Amino acid sequence: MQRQNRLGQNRQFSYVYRRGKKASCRELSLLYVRSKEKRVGFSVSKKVGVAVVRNRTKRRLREAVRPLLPQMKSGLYVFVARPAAAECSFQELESRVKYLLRKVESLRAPAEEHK
RNA sequence: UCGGGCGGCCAGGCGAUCGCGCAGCUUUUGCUGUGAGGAAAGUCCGGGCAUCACAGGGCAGGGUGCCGGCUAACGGCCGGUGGAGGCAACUCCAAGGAAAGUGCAACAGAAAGAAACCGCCCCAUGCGCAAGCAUGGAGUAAGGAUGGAAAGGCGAGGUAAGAGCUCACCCGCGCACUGGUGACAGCUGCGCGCUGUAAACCCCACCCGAUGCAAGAUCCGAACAGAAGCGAUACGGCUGCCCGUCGUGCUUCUAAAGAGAUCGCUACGACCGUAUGGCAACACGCGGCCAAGAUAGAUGAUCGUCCAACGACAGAACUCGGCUUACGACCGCACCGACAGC
RNA sequence: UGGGGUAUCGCCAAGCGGUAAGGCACGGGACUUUGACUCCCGCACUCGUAGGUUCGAAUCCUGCUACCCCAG
Repeated sequence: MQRQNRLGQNRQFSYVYRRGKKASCRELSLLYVRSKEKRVGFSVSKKVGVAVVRNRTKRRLREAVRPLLPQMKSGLYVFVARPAAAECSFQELESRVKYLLRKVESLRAPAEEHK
């Protein structure tokens, strides 16, 4: 994922936490704010597990979001992992991510997207 | 063969597609190289480095604690001494001082540093034919009961009964002697017989300035205004207190208070081989080989294949030496024990 | 990254070397026509865990584990 598509700075995260629309399932939460830019951030707290588990969860989330990036509407996204996410396989996470993106209605139909 | 003891090594490999951090080259798009650990962990010690303070001293405070060596240093390592465990190989040990002083030792028990409850023995008086009993006095630590611990152990002599009271042997402590750098060991001589606890206070010896890379340095931008008070005191630093010393004008109110960038940032210390010294830790010489450096934080996804196995424990954040803890598999030993065979 | 604290019954907790207080809750009984109140009785063999010191450890020492808090 390119740096321009990442969410940096704590203040950007706080902004999304304050203004964002929220969608949740058992493993993940998603916060979304409309914006000109398209940036994605990930938050995995210590409740999820030790450093190895947190890093793995974050990597899997990044990898799950990356192919969907062109189809997503521009805006600021924050994915928050909940403790159940540590047990998930990559495929499960991928389907959860898609589900949440549809829930906030930010995922365009793949047909609309033209490279 | 089984069970143990000690030591060592590895940390999934290869290929394909997509993707990430850093560096270089290109230039606007890619290419090449490279990219977590033995514990990166816990943060329990000790160095480096940085800032502040250096005129130090005293009292507090903290740490270490058998001896010798190694090390930049250590609470680490090596080799010994003593003790404990084990049939053994071997392993483990905060292992100075209880005769400087204070405290504590519940319950039990007569008594917990000095002791007479029962008992034993003697004397006197009374009763009784006697055996003996009662009362009083004196002696006694051999026996009883309690306890974690009861005043060195055991045997003999001795005695009214007893007692290191005396003697032999053993144990322990101190001094002298011998060996050893030393802890200590040895045996002889002399003297003595002292409860335990210092991971209770404490004493003795040695060591310790504070804070930590979010340390700290540089740059850009913004701001840099006003009022009052104090005046040789005030404030701040030197871990706490006292002395002392150093620095600065200081303090309060109102107003304004910000987001960054760069450096620090990783290659000069590990590792491998080898010569020399040393039992060893280690020292020293020569040769070789190593290049993560992010700043919401880089290693993943899918497939194939080897494989018993998705692989165990687990993710760098200034850095190094240790310690501790977590954990998968493998190998070696002219190391030990048991059983069987030759 | 650095620093500090806590862990004792189901819950809140006292205890600081000598047999683990107390309250709530819970169980049984009494009182009452019944319930509540009240009264009586009961309720901690590993004091988070593993070792050590001591005659004796929840307490002292050491190593772990979990949780909470503070600074930036």
